[in-house]
Amino acid sequence: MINRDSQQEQGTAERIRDAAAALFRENGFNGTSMQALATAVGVTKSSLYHHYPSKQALLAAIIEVTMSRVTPLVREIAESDLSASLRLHRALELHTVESIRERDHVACFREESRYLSPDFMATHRQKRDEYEVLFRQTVEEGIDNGEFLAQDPALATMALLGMCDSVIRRYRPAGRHTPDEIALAFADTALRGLGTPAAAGVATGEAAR
Amino acid sequence: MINRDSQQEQGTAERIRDAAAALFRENGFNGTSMQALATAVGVTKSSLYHHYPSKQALLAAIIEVTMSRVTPLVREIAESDLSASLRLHRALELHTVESIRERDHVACFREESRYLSPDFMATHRQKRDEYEVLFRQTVEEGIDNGEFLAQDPALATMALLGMCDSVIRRYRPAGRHTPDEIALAFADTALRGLGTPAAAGVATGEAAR
DNA sequence: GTCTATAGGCGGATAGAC
DNA sequence: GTCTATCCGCCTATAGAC
Repeated sequence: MINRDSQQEQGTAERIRDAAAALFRENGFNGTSMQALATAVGVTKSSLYHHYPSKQALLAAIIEVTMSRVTPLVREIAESDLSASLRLHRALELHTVESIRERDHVACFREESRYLSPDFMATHRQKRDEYEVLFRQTVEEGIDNGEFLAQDPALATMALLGMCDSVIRRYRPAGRHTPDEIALAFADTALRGLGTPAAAGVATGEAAR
Repeated sequence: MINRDSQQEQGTAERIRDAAAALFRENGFNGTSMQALATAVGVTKSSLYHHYPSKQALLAAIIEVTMSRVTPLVREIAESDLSASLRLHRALELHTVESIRERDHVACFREESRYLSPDFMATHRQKRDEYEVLFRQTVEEGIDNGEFLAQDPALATMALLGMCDSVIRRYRPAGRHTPDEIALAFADTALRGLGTPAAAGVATGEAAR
């Protein structure tokens, strides 16, 4: 689980994407100029346009790459044979830990995607909905089979994802907790938040380990 | 509690602020030009500079006005004599309902404040911390007196505020729920998320009414 | 695949008349 | 308090040499 061994030999397109993600997160999409990006990468502005046809396409690529990596991982959990509580707990834990570790890219997804032009936006919205429905379905299942309290599943899913997404801005590397600890605490809080009609300590992180 | 009767006779400075808040939320601070704002208000660019010395100062004013209105309301709840559970529940409910009703202004506070220049930012950070500490202290108190499970109060507060803040982007006026319903559901979820060592249904929204 | 040079427009902000 | 006119810099993007 070491962070990408192949970083030593990273293509220019990838280096541009990573630098752009960091700058977009830090200064916003509209607050980042192609000149500033070029300087950060160590090339000229023109070179950027050799790898990406436009600033918009670059943002779309950043979002697409991370979505394509994480969605299958969440899908595998969501479609496994575990209880809804356990699946949701693990999916939220994964979601949160990825949001911290890859927060530059995830910030582009959650905060900067709104600046995509209509054509890029259409594709993005579709993938985003595919991703979020994995969580919502699990919540619905848990409500239907009595693992969670009766409640609006859309509203509950919105609340839980919103909670976990907040780490993008609120997490500080200098803080007292590791990403894994934070993800566990958030997933525990989320599961408790859904409520368990049977008061047994079902599927808290501690019970699951 | 009707929404500002005096809206009929609103000064130009206020009209500029409201239009700017809406545009900043929709297109971002850096995605909104002073020309676009002037057009929206129905004046020329130059007139804007008669009321606000810079675009930065305008953003700072938008944030300041809403903060100054909501903070005392939360403070009153946080410093009341109720149990920590009830105080937190009511404070989160207020926070959430205001985030929905005044989402243009709150979005400027939560999402666009990062574009403030250092001097404006210093003031902003101070007021933001004063606001959030009201929630954190209540969480701490509830943990200390056994109303909530033992946990890191900073982390828990971050999670709950992050959850409630998500309505800024995820709330849709066309949805099935009123702002009050959403705020109640979120506050209930938040309180459950903190956990109650004594399993009694303490301070859920239903119990509190 | 990277560079220099430049197009062409829009950005925030100001001067000064009325 | 609102206007017209304007400054000047930076923006995305392109042309074309090496």
